[in-house]
Amino acid sequence: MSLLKFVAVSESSPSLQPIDVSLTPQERFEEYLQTRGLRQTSQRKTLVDQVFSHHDHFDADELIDRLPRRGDKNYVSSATVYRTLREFVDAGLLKSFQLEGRTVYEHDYGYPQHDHLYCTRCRKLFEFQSEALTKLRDEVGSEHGFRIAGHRMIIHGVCRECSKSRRKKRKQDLV
Amino acid sequence: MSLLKFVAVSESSPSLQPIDVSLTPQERFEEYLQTRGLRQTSQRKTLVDQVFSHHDHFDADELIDRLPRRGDKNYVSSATVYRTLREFVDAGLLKSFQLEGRTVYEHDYGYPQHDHLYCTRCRKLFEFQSEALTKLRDEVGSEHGFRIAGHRMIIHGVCRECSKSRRKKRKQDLV
DNA sequence: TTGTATGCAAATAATTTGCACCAAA
DNA sequence: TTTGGTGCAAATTATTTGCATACAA
Repeated sequence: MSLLKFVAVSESSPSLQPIDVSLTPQERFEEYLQTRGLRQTSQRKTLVDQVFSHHDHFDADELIDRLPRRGDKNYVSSATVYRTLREFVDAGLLKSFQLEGRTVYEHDYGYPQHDHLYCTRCRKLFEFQSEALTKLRDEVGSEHGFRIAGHRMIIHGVCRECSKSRRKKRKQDLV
Repeated sequence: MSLLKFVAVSESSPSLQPIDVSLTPQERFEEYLQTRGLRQTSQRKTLVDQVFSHHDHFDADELIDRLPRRGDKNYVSSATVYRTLREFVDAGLLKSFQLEGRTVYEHDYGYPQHDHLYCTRCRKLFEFQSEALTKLRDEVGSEHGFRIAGHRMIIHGVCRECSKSRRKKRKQDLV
């Protein structure tokens, strides 16, 4: 079994380096299903393929928008989308978290641990890695006698691009 | 105007030290209402009093449970509870964040900036302060050209108490 | 065959909103 | 008086669930 790199293509800002993994997400999910006596269905295939076709953050609604419509080939009902997203999380393929009320999903399998910067203007999520943060988290945890399972850190603010366009807009407003 | 300490009583674990503030939350809210031409009503009074009667984390439902029932004196409809909680956040009295789907509120006015440890077993939130975390956040932000507005960090794990009782339970299970 | 998976529609759950009536200022 | 506030019930939104049917193993 060859070690292959699962390439997560990111159309927007360059994200973090993918991790070498021995299975594609598709293969990993098949493995997950088999070990639990669950079935491989066309719907699950459609969803794995769509979700791992590119690297970004999304919610259930956005995913449904990208899938074939009712009546079209490979249509998947939204009930199944919700059910399958939960399976992806259970299988360790995806992580989910809450942001402004909505449930956001992102790749976990084949992707390094990281945290987020959230631009409240354009609502984009940016990723960053910080060993210092993890270390700090571990220290805080042991100070409080916590057995740590993980953490979630989101920095809120306005991104570089939005700061620029805001400045531009202001100048224009004066004209 | 005397400088007074708004004492946030915590029944459970000792929390952080309250900050000296010149107005009580009640007074602060009155000020907020007046500067916007909004009115002081019995419902708003009931809610400020209840919310700041002790220091803890709560959601809308828990707050409603602690208030008088329909038909009783000082009853407040849940629509008004939701509307007022949003005002408290706008007024800077409360902060809110999402945790496992629910919207959690906590004191902000008269209370220092802090982050949370969340025990996934007993579902309690513990608070901690870390200057290093804020510093790290600022560094990450400026590296990415972010104008930072704030952050939210939650460490997930199992607290000391729950780790103990888990051990106990296991021993008992063997009897 | 046999039990899991799916689609559909109904059920939930947490909020929000429209509107007639109430009440601060 | 005048305009914002409240309660109630209906509307929303996101998600889950019951159930009859379809299909993978």
